[in-house]
Amino acid sequence: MTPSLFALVDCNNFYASCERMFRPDLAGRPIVVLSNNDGCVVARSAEAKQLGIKMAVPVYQIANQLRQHHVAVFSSNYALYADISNRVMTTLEQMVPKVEVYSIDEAFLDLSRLDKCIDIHQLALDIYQRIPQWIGISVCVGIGPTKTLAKLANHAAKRYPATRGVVDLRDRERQRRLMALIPVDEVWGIGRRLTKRLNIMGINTALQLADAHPKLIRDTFSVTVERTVRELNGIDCDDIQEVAATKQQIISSRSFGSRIDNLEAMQQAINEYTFRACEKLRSERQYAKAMSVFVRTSPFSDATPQYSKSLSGSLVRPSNDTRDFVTLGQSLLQSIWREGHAYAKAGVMLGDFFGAGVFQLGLFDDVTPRPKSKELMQLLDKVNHSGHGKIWFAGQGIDPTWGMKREQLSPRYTTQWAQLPIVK
DNA sequence: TCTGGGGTCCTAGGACCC
DNA sequence: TCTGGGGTCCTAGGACCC
Repeated sequence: MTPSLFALVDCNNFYASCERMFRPDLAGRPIVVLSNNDGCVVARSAEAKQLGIKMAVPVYQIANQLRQHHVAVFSSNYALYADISNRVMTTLEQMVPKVEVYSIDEAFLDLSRLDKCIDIHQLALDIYQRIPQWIGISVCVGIGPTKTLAKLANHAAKRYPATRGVVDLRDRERQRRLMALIPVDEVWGIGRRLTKRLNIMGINTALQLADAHPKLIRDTFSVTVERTVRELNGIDCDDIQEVAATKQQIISSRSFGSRIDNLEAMQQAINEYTFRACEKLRSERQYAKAMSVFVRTSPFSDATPQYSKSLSGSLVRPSNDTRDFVTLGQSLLQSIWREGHAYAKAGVMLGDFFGAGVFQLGLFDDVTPRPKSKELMQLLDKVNHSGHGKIWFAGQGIDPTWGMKREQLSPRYTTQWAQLPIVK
């Protein structure tokens, strides 16, 4: 068996870099990009990081700092980021045969066997130079015998400028020297809670975790953490997934722009989320049988009583007709709705998926499919994607007050003709 | 006043069945 | 009367990722 070899290519400050691509006037100025509802910071340019602005900090807590340092603030513009991401991924796919798009701003490359015929280090340098040249976004490249080590290598490439954007961790001694320097919480798969518990056990660095006994780790934590230990030791537990796995659930949920306290508004919100979830379901060419609905108050307001409830239900047969899920969703909402709370967030989840034509009806199930369901849903999706107006259900409400805040949105430079940047 | 959204995987506990 | 143990399904929750 050929030993495996991976590279991780990760864009630098991706959302902030996308915003700056079209605003050369912002060169050198700190940039932050905000989450939905303009709630908290989800991306920072290098300058913003230097100001000490932390990831995920609520905006209102740093409002003064943003003003004082003249920080450029953007609402997140996913249409723009997705388009730039596609260009980066396409370029990588032209350079390497097997690419796994892991998230909007990073991809794993399968280099196994490739190292027999090409110079891996040169390939990494080519990627490092070509992506900024062609797309306008800078990247770092990490190389290692497992995904976890490639991640770690990438982390080092970002942290230490002397590496000039490429770190190659094929050598075991190099792996150990680096791991000794890296705190355990920087390891992929080790988050805040696990770090706390590992620290109590005296495990503080990546190397100490690598040297821990896998069996002990499994018994104390879980198989997931055990796998991480093995990966740190160069044992590959996670192959490249070139084709995105079929989704197992679809979630549509939002915090409200302002709190909801009446049933009618909540019914509209649930209908809206149901509508979006079904759109996604059809774009995945799937049919769902299960649905759950949840509502909750804000976990951050400790003065008022908290309420959080979810409930699942099931259709008799899988469907992707929005009307079926609107009916089910509303009845689930009825059961969990409690008057007298200031609701901050709600959502719907679809699950238990079937491909077209897979599901067998029970012998005595008496359900006639809706006539023309497919045609109607296709028409709905077509109109709504055409850019010429929208069709929606009356139950979604018109111009709801609880809708999302996006006050700092940049233009859709690359995906709407009317918003193309102008070169003077 | 103001704290994201969309995913995955794993585990524990209760109900129910044989 | 025998009240054990294993399997499955469901729900809820924890933890992680970007």
